[in-house]
This record gives sequence, structure tokens and C-alpha cells, in this order.
Amino acid sequence: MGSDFRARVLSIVRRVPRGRVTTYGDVAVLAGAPRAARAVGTVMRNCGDPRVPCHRVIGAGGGLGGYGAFLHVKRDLLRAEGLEVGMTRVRHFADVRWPPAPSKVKGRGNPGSRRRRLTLQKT
DNA sequence: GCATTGACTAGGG
DNA sequence: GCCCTAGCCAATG
Repeated sequence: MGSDFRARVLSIVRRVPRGRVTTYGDVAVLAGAPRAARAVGTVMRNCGDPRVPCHRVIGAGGGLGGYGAFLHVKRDLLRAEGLEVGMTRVRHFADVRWPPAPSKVKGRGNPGSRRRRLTLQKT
């Protein structure tokens, strides 16, 4: 395997149960790189593994994200799994999200929580 | 080995 | 609620 990160990401995505979805950021966290959400997208693009349900990986907030030139296919696949998908968003996102948000665990290191101080530094 | 790109994310307007 | 900006990481040229 080229990169351990890539294999790890694929492993996690494979564990996503049918009828559920996860975000690039979540996969990145599970992969051990909470800031590598973008890299996760890169891995997905070159998943190279048909058994990896890369279509279950969507963007933060329920956005479909991307699927090359077959975004409509991704939308259809999610709908086929019983999910309500809008034009560019997945409905009931919080309900179908995976993994289920732990209530006891508070140490949730969100990716890029506060990387920037202010955007008004233009002066 | 450096520079650019991309299926990302959150904040601010 | 949509558009733009800033930062991070891995892959590709």
C-alpha cells in the first residue's frame, strides 16, 4: 500500500452501513487526521475499490459534495438506500449521519475549529 | 523536489 | 441562505 492514510480512509468508509452517510471531515477524524478532510476527498477520487461505498461520503452539513461527473448517480444511490436527498443536500442528515454523535464524549476536535482569528485583517 | 490542484470545512459579509 | 476568503492535507504535474 502506498499510504497508510489512504488504506485507513478506505477501511472506515467501508464500515459505513447501508442507509447511512458520513462526512469527509468525520472520516478524516476517524483516520487520525482531523484536518485532512480535503485529503479524504482526494482518496475518494482515487478510491480504486468498488467495495468502498464512496457515495456514502458527503460534505459537512449534508452537502452531496462531489462524485466526478456522476454526481447524479451518487444522489440516486443515496436515494436507493432510503435517504431523502434534495437537489444539493441530504435531508434528515443528522438522523442518517454516521457515526452517531456521541453525547458523553465532549472532546470533539472539529476539523479547523479555529484556524483563523479574523478575516478583517485587510486594513 | 517544488508548485498546482481538488469529491473539504468554518467564518464573515 | 448564498458567495468569498483562509487554512490543511494528499495526490499529481
